Amino acid sequence: MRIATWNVNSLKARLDKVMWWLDRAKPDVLLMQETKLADADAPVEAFSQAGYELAHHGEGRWNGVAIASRCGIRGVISNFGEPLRRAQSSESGDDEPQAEARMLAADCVGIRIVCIYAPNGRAVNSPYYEAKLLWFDKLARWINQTSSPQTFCVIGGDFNVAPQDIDVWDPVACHGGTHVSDRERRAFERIVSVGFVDAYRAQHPEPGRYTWWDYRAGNFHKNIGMRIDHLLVSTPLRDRLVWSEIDREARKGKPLPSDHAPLVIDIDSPGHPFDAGWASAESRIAARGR
DNA sequence: ATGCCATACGTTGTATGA
Repeated sequence: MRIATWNVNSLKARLDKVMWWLDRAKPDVLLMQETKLADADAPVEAFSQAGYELAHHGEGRWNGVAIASRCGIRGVISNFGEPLRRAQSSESGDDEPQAEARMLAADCVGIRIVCIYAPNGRAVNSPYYEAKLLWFDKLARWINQTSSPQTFCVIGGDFNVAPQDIDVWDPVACHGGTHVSDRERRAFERIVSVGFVDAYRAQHPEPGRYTWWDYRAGNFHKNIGMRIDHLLVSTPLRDRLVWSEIDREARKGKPLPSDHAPLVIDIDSPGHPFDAGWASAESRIAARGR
């Protein structure tokens, strides 16, 4: 079984690219973030043509999460099971993330899939940063309440946290910014410590592997990036994890790419014949980056 | 080489991203 996550940076703008990638990677389940669509505008038909059911949770202009599955979608829950409500006040920003479409869960062939798009945080110690940490508290509580360590569960998406220094291009340059602060890293580890494994890191100990690169200044081709998108697998799935990769090809070329690349894991068996090609391409990139 | 920002909303600019 192949599960992938991808911050698509607008599913409307990226639809052709996403369709291309579904054919390329053939994931059984794809978690998407930043669809930037209202539910009424979700491209259900395009996914159906490609053989996928689509569950979408969005507000419109910002955020938005979705799960596409070609092996069924049941038990869909959005926004931690609460109604999506607008914030009472946007003065502080503190309560904004609770009103934003950042969480969607569904059952796909016996695996609980949780798709998340964590708040950005903007600047350390800003109200948005505090709100980001509160959002992680909410996620941790929800995970604790709704799953046990023995369930088959994958929590994936854009966490907007680089868990360790090896997950950023330059820890010194990043120091003091969001995504790398101690409190954000503790929030990430708290989720993991419930009984999950960072699937990519479990397969790849090496530094220099990222899922996001700024559009500006040629950062992608200089490999100036961060590993902030993750797939966390529950303990019962850990030993069934056979392969994981970040598909840099999807960050290139035309039509215009997202600033994030898809992250892929295979459970039980490797997915597709061209996996060997991915592996060799990644080896060349890693060699050049060091 | 994969190349110097892109998205939505809206209108000649603003908010957001990480």
